[in-house]
Amino acid sequence: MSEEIEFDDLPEQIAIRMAKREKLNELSSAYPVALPITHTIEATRAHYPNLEADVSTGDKVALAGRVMFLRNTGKLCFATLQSGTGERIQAMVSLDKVGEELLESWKELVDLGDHVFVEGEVITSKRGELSILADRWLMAAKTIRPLPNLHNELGEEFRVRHRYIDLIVRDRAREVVKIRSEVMQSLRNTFANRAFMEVETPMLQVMHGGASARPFKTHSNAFDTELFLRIAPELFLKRAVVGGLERVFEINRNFRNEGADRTHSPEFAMLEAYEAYGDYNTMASLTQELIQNAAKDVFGTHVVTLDDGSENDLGGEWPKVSMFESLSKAAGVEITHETPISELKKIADKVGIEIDHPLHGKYVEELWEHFVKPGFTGPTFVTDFPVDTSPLTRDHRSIPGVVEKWDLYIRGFEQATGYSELVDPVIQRQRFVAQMELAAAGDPEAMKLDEEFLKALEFGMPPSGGMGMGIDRLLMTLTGLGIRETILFPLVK
RNA sequence: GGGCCUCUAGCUCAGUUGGUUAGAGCAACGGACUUUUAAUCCGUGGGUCGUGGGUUCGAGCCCCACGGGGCCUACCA
Repeated sequence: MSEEIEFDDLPEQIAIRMAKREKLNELSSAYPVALPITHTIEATRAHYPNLEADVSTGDKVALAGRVMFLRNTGKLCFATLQSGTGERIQAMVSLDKVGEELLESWKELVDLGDHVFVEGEVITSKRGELSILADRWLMAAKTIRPLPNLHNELGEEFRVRHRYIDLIVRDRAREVVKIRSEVMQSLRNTFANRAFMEVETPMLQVMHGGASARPFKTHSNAFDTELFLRIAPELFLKRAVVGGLERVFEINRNFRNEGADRTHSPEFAMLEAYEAYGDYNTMASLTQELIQNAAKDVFGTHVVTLDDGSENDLGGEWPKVSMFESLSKAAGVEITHETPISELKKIADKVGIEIDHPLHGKYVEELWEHFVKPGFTGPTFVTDFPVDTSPLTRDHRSIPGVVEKWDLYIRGFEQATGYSELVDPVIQRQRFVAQMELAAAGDPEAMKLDEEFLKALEFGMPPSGGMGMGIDRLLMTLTGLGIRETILFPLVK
C-alpha cells in the first residue's frame, strides 16, 4: 500500500517537507541505509588547518553533516554542514560541477536541518572558507520538522524538553555532556588508582534504606509484592564489604519522592564508596582527591570557571570545622549534645526558625544551617554530627554525644557526606528501633528496621569508612549550572 | 504544599483604556542571482491567541475553572 498522508492537517512547513521526503524516495531515498563516507568533518578540518583563500587541493573527500545554514544563489549554492561535535565545514554545489539536475534538486529538496552527503574536492572559497566542492550530493536523512530559529536563544523549557535540539544548536549543551562524561571517567580513574572495584547493587528493593527520605513505590507482578526504588545503595554496599569486597564503589541512580528545585531532582546520580579499615578521615581525603582530580583532569586546573564567569577555587587542603563548635561560636552560646531541647527551641524562636521534632539533633542541624551555613564559601568539611539523626554512623571515638560524620559544603550546598560506619550489629539494631519509634510517631522519612542487613552485620563487618556524593551536584560545582542543565534528560511532566 | 507571574505563527517576541481584516524578525513558498558567511533583493502564504466556560453590542486583552511552564517560599542530597 502507498502511504496516505493527510497534508492538510499538518503545519505548512511539515507538509512541505513530507512532500520533499516523498520526492526524494522517488528519486532514490530520503533515508539511505549507507553512504560511502571517507572522512569526518573533524578530520577534514584538522588536515587543512590553514589554507590560503581560493585554492584547490586536488584531494577528494566524501562526508556528511547536518545543514545549519543555506545560502543558495542562481548557479552556486553554499551550505554549512555540522557534525555531532559541532564541528562545521562548508559544502559548495555549483552548476558546472554537478549539472543542472543535481543543482535544481539541491535547491528544491534540501532544507535546514537535513543530513546531507557530499563528495568532492577540498578547496577554499574566495573568502577563504574551507569547503567541499561537490561532484555529487545525496540526502543522508531528511528532516520533517524545521529546526528552531538559530539566531534567538531557546527558552529553558524548550531546551529541557527537546534536549536533542538543544544539543544540535547550542555549543554549551554539547560541552556540558562532554564535561559530565569526562568527570565520570576521572572519578573511575581515581578509584582504580586506589584499588577500588565498581559494583552495581539493586535499584528495585523489597525494603528501602540507607538514607532518610521518602521512596517511590512500585509493584512486582512476578512476586506480587510491593517494591521500592532505592533511596540509597548503602545497605547493599555494606553487605559487599561484609563479603570481603573491601574497597567498593557504585555510581548509579537514586530516587527520592520529594521536592524538585534548582539543587534537587527526583532521580539523581549518586556515588557511594566504602573502604574497609578506613574511617571518616580517609574518606574525607578520598573525596577531596576525587573532586580535585576531576577538576584537574577535565579543566586542567583546580580553579574552575563557572557559567556566570566567576571562579570556584577547589585547590588546597579543605578545612574541617566542628558542627557544635562552629554553631556555639556563631550563636554566641555554648551548645552541646547535652543542651536541652527547650533551650535550643528558645534560640530557634529568637531567630524565627520553626522546628517541631522529637530529635535533639534536628534542632542542632537546623540551628547550624541558620547560623553557620550562610557564611560558607570555599569547600569545607563540617564534622561530628548529632547521634540521633545519623543512625548508620559510629559514635565518635573520643567526643561524647556525636558521631564520626562529615558533610562537605561547596558554594553553600551539600556536596558530599562521609562516615566512620557503624559496624556493631547490636548498636545498629538499637538505632533501627529508635527509627521505628519515629516512624510510629508519624515521621515519613524514618528508616525501617532491615533484618537482612542486620543479619549481614552479625557476620562481622570490618571497621570501615564510607562516603556518598551527588554526581549532578558535582557537575554543578564544576560548572555553576542548575541541576537540570547537568542532567541530559531531566524528568519533565 | 503556599504565594506571585506567564502561555500569541515552526522559533524568538510585539499587540495601546475591550473596538475594523492580530503584527515583526528568522524559517517556509514563488521569482532573480556562480564566492556566500544569520547572503542579498522583489513578491506570497502561514494563527482554534494553552483548553473550556462566562461577562459584553464586541474579548488576544476582563472574570472563573482546568492544563503546561517559571519565580519566590517550605522539606529532602
